[in-house]
Amino acid sequence: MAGDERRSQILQIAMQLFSQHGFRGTTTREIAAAAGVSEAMVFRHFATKHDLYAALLDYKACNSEFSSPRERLKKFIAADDDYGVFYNLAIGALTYHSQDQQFMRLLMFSALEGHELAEMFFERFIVDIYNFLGSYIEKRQQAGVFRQTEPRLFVRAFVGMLIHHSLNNNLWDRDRRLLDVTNEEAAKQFTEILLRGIKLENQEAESKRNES
Amino acid sequence: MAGDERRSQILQIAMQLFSQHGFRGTTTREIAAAAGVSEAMVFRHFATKHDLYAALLDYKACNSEFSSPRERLKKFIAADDDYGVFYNLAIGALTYHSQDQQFMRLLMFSALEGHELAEMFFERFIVDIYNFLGSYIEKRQQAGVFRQTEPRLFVRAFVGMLIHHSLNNNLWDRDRRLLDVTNEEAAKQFTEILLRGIKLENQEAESKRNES
DNA sequence: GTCTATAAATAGATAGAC
DNA sequence: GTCTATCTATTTATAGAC
Repeated sequence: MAGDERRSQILQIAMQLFSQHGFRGTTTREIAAAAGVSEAMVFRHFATKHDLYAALLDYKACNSEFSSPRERLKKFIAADDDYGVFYNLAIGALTYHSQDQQFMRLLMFSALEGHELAEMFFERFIVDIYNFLGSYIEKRQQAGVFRQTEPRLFVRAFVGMLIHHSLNNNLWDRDRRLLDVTNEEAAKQFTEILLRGIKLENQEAESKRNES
Repeated sequence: MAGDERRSQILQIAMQLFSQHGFRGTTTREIAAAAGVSEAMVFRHFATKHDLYAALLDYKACNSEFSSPRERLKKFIAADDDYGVFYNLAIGALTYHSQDQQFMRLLMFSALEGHELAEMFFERFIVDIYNFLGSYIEKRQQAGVFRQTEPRLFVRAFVGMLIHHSLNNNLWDRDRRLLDVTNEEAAKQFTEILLRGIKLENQEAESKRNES
């Protein structure tokens, strides 16, 4: 097998094992065995176990289909389409989590074990989501549509529903004993809850309009 | 030091290290060193490393101040005090998570590493919460106060806000860069969002009453 | 590019003296 | 109850032949 080919094969295998057992819980021996090569081959491509892990995190961080939802939501934001913004954020996240369950485990392990992926991911995606979703909410508050409360608390609430739902589906409740719904249904209901939860009620909105 | 005393001292130290680095990431040597004794002492009290971990999980599961909120919420449930039910669930959970951050890490590691604590905890607490909160919601739906949707989706949404908020505060965003609010404020706002989100609006409730 | 063999360090666990 | 010393298996990593 050619060098690059083997390298990426080892990377794939390592990805699977690391995501399953964490860094400390995975041995280079297991990786080599699973890849069908000797340990020497693994160390030929990656000088140390840590280098292999770093390469893997880097790969995931770059090639991950989990891109910032900023672009995808642009048109809904421009149109002040509240449902569009939150529903599409939700369905995008839930779908991605379902498709790449490895990534979530990798990220959780990484966060617990204190590796850099967690921080990198946090910087690149989470901070961004809080920023742009937070400012959308702020805009809608100024338009008198959403209630006046720390916008980031609304973001926290919504992201919480999404992450926790995926964490349940992919980690604790894989057989869906607690709750068994499609991602579409979950996204729809979570969006519904959030929007009803943060919108001014009709009377409130009216009296607010009368004030000004 | 007396036998029992030493035993529980080792247990405490082990708790801290396991919660920080997981099972695989903690060595018996480190535990012994941190406890100020030889490894032989550790193995005198706990036959194997796994036994030590099991003892620790058992201890946490039994002596944990994280009790089922069922009792605590009884009176609010009986009084149909929606705000009381959800706010007190929230503040109880958030407070506990803040006080015992070890436990959350231990639980996350345990879930990822596939140890039994995760499952035990799941069985004893989570299933219970879904059951009793789910049936309260169902009761309130029948009373025409909450919207008709899978009650457990509402539970998922609310528990999601709580867990995710604590996970942020204790794991990813310890310096509160994304969001810095007190537990009381968070509990209040999450409750507000959920209740506004799942209650029938006034008009809806009225037309519903007219139907019957 | 790939392997076998092996080095060097570290892991979990035990023996036996005090 | 505690320690030192030690055993055995495993782990990361390397050397060198093909």
